[in-house]
Amino acid sequence: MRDSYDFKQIERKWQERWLGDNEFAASETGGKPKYYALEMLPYPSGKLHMGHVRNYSLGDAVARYKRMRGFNVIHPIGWDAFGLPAENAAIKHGTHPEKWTLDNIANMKAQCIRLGISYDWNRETTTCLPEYYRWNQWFFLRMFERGLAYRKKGIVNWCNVCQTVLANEQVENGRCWRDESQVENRELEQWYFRITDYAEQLLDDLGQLKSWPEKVQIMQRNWIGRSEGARVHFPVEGRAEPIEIFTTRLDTVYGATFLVLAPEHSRVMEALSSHPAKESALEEVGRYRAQQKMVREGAEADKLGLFTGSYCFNPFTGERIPIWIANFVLMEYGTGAIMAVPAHDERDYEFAGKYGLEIRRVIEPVDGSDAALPFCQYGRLVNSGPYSGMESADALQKMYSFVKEKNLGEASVSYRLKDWGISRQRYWGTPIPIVDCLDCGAVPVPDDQLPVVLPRLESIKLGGSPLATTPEFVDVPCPRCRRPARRETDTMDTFVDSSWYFYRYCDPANDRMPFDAEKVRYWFPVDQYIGGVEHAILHLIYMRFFTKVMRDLGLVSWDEPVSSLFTQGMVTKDGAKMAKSKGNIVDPDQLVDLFGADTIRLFILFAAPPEKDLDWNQSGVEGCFRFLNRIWRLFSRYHPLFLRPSEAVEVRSEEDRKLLRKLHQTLRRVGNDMARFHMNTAIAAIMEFLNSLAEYDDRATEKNGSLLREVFNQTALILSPFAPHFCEEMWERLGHPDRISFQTWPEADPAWLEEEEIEIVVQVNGRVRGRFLVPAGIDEERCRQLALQDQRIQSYLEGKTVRRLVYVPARLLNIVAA
RNA sequence: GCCGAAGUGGCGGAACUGGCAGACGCACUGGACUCAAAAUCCAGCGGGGGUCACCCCCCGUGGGGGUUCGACUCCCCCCUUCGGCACCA
Repeated sequence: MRDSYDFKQIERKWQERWLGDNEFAASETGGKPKYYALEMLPYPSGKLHMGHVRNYSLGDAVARYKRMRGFNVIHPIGWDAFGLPAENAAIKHGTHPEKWTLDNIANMKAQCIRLGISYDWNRETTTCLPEYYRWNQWFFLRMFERGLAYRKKGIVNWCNVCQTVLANEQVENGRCWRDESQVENRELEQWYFRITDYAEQLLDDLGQLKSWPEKVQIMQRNWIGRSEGARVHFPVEGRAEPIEIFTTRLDTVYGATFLVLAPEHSRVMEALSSHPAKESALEEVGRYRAQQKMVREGAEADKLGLFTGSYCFNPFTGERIPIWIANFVLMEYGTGAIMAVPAHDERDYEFAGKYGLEIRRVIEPVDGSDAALPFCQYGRLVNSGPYSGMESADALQKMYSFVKEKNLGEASVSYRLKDWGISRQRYWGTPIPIVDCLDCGAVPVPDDQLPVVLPRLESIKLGGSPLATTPEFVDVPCPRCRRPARRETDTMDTFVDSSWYFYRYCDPANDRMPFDAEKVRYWFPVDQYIGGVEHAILHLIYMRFFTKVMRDLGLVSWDEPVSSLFTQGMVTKDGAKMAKSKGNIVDPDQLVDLFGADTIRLFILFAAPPEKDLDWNQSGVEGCFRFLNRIWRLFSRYHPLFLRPSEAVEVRSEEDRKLLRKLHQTLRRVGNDMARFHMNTAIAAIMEFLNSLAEYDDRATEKNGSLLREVFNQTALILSPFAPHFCEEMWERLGHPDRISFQTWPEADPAWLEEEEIEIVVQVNGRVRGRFLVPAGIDEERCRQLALQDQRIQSYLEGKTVRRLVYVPARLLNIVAA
């Protein structure tokens, strides 16, 4: 690595200039079109990891490229600064979460600067500061006023490691998304955001997200889980109130031979009242309830149930059917009660088989074939009274009408999506701005008393909500009646913070409102959002929800905040996710020390297409380092030649011509690749160009200073989004007084794109049999003559007659012969 | 089980709408420079074969079929890997 360019000195120099002159500060002025480049804000865990470096290198390449394309670019960054790790670190090491967090931020900010990312640091936002989180509280109050924030008691996901509740989106396969420990269920009173009110819009507006990855849209669609069906009343024997069930297969109702309640259903007690062994039955139901969600909701879980002793009536057949309780019916979905049609539902079939319940076929395949039970597809109805003979789709419509007419229920839609539980029983988060008063109930803290500031605790203990044991925080007068009351001691899920931070970037210092509507109107929507796909159904759905609420509050005028989303792949080492526990962490600081930021950025963009996983490979990094050094060496060697005042590019030799043509071809390729987000091939094209330059260096007898100057000007320009320090330095040494960061992206000159001679491939029956160098403007006729006269081609045609000729201009001629 | 993505040299990966498969980089091999090494530069580098110097032929993009003058690319079936969801009525 001897004789390398002095990246340390160069990178420091340009970082100081960019920062000192605040060169990337954005403002709403100027006639240029705006461009909002955004990367997911990091959690300040202490150090940047390679995933961050990849995220920001990508985002910065986009920001710098767009700036050069004439856009007024905003490229902000901030810190997702509330959260458990800070609190856990505080418990472990006795520091305060705030100190821990702010120290980490300082460190990571320095790392970002060392990477040369072109952020507008004036807009830096830190979510754990009262200036930010007061607006979380403000949004909460607005939602509370509209019934979109509410408190209810229910079964929640409890993580024992985190010592707090988790939202559904934060539980993956029954495990905590953070620490992968088993999640338990507990019954707790919690605050929720009524995201289900927006289920339909969240689904419909996916249609507006044309530049979002298909994959993310599908994940969100599945998560929302819309199903069309009907709610139908089943009259209960000896009771006035019917039980309401939800079904998507009303066409199978004639085969409903029993009804099943979820163990948590409100009618369980009533139904069991006629049970001969009521006590033991209740115990059994209690066991179902106590089953951990993970176990109970797993598809392989045993289906357990019991007959209540009560009966209801199938509203279509009038038949008396038994009411059961079973663990496989979930209270949270639909109405918590189902009609069981064992012949046409796998779960009901299994259950009926186990408990000896009647299985009655009411659907046949349309082709009349004899399908085995359970038959779960649509088909033709049989044994279904007046509906027999109809096909499912038809029968469904008629049955919906019947149900509606007879006041037995109605067509209805159910969603898998549940309300967003935002309460967290921890300290390091936004206090929920509610005071509980014995007389007034849950009273919102008035706007003019915001923020409810998180008290500074001297020591934090694990277990129990830390704020609950802090009397000076808890004991407050009721804002309404002034009598002694208790402050809410839960804090908000940190996903609340990240649901709107990118609005705050547009107006980070506003102390009257979360942001100024005009400023946001100028910058929004986010043009390009870049981050990991792991937030597909977490942050990326919450954020969409928040925007819709903000729209309904009259704060913004659009449905969706982000027009284009890009999800980058992971950075792995030897194929495995980098993790401290695996000891395979690659440290960005060390790499920057060794090779400089430009090399690291270049490699991380070059080594794999951005959407795919990238396996870290040190020799690859060295390759990129070599690439920059090769440019530098040639540049330094040629420097005396092009120091002369700017002069028109002269083309003096065939070598000159070749090089200039390659240059323009490269400009075109890099431009196209950037537009397609293919940074890896853009960089490959520049490397290829360097090879042409080396060839020129080798072959050209006379080196043309005016041409080489042009070559380095353009190379610096197109390489600058990837290796900005390096290119600023070259640009300055090329004699330009201004920054390369704000130059115009070069366009290829069409006159130089065309080759004078092209190679035409000649195939015989689809196999390549010859190549000919021909003048670029050649026509089919000339080409045909040339090919058919060729001895080799003739040898392949011997004894055959030419049947057909396929000619692709400037590419190939295929002779079909037999 | 359902949904989705992807399978190309020793490795990471190219090939925009069907038209020269393997760009670019890594690793490796040989050569130049050097007392030597490193660095650098030049050249080679899918497999097999041929009166393998020049040159030429055959096979080859997970497997099998198909469409087409022509398929990594389009269609059907299968295999493998990864990701998401998973008793949601």
